[in-house]
Amino acid sequence: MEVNGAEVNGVRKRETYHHGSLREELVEASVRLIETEGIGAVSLRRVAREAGVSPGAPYHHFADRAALLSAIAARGFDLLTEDLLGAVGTSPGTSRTDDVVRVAAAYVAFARRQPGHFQVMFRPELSQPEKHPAVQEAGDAALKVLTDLVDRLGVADPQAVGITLWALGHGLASLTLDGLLALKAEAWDTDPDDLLARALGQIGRSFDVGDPCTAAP
Amino acid sequence: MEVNGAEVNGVRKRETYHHGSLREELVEASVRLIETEGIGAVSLRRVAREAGVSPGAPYHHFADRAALLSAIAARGFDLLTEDLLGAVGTSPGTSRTDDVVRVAAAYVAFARRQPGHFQVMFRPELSQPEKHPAVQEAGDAALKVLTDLVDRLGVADPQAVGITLWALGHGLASLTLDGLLALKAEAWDTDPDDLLARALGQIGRSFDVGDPCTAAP
DNA sequence: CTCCAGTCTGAGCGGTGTTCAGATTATGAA
DNA sequence: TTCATAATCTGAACACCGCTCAGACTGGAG
Repeated sequence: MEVNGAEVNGVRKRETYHHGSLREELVEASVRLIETEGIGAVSLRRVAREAGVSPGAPYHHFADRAALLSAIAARGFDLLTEDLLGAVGTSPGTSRTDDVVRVAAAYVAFARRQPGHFQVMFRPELSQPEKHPAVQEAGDAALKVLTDLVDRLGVADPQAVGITLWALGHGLASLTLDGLLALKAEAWDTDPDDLLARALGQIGRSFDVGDPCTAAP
Repeated sequence: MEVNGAEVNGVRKRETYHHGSLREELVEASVRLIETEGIGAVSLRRVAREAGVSPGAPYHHFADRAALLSAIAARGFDLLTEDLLGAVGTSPGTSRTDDVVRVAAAYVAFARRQPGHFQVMFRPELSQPEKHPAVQEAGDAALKVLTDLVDRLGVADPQAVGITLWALGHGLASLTLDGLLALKAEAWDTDPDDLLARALGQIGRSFDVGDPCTAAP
């Protein structure tokens, strides 16, 4: 960023009255705050301070706090969709079930790489999707990558398998981000990344079912 | 409830100076508030008002807001453990994989029956488990039901399967509670409960793997 | 009965979301 | 170019929040 303004005595100062790109900077400052101090630290006043702007300024770009968080959530779903699309479709020689594992792994990897976005994406009480339909649309697009993949899998009940895959990726990502997986790995005296990899491998084997005994080796 | 005091003009009045069972009533009022107005409505002041007590009173029972939410989370894990234990072990004639489906179903059912508790249980930034180890212990006890079940399943990698089962139950519960499952069911023009049941059935079939071709019919 | 520890009150501090009148600046039409 | 209008930003204001604390109250041990 640094479009306009400089750090002076811990407070940002601007030369111009108008900020120039306040909307983007508010989003970036929020994501940064979530990652470093947790979502509780994200207040519009704090974010405004971070951007070197008065407490009322953000309200010209976001109707309220929920609108800011909604924007972050929607952007997060867009990024997730990109990642999921990148995971499927590549490596054309591999099987569909490998795609499933790659997609699940991409889901978890996204949560770890963009924790700031992820922590807001599945908090309806924060982002209020009923007031901000863009979040729902972006979320649907991400889910569509999963359902499309499952459709091509040729299973008996694509809807059920799609939901299952989603739940699996989401649950794994949540447990990872909440530190519960790392906690369990410590209790079991094993490496968290290894445990995660083994769980993902388990998913692949699980999704071979349907007609498991006729599957090619 | 109604141990002491009565609703007068929208505000609770007490006859005695001491409340009698303030701690319990604060917890119950909080859970009620989460279920009706969302977790954002739970402030110590509001909960105190709800119990007909001054703003400072709760601090004699809970060190801070996180301590109150921790108590709710810990209680929630206890209830979840009970439910999971009830799901496994019953119906002695059925198979282990049936147990898996029943446990996963119990997990989701718990989230739907106790949404107030569930919404707090997996929010480390709210309940601050590092400051309140009781939450972690209660959570470990719940997870142990899953890992014990998986151990008796005789799979190759019990840890990975245990994590997978946890993630699946948790993901399914989260998506259900966030309304995303219902949303998807509407888009697919199907019944949410039916979709959930089908996904749970999918889980059962998935967990038959390990050596699926040698499994007894 | 006395005393004390635990409970509750109510004021107070700094921070928060949100609103609003007014100051400042960008934009585009004449 | 000029100039009106729209967009942006300021800073004060209100109500609410978490949390602290001195003091009022009371149940129960001795």
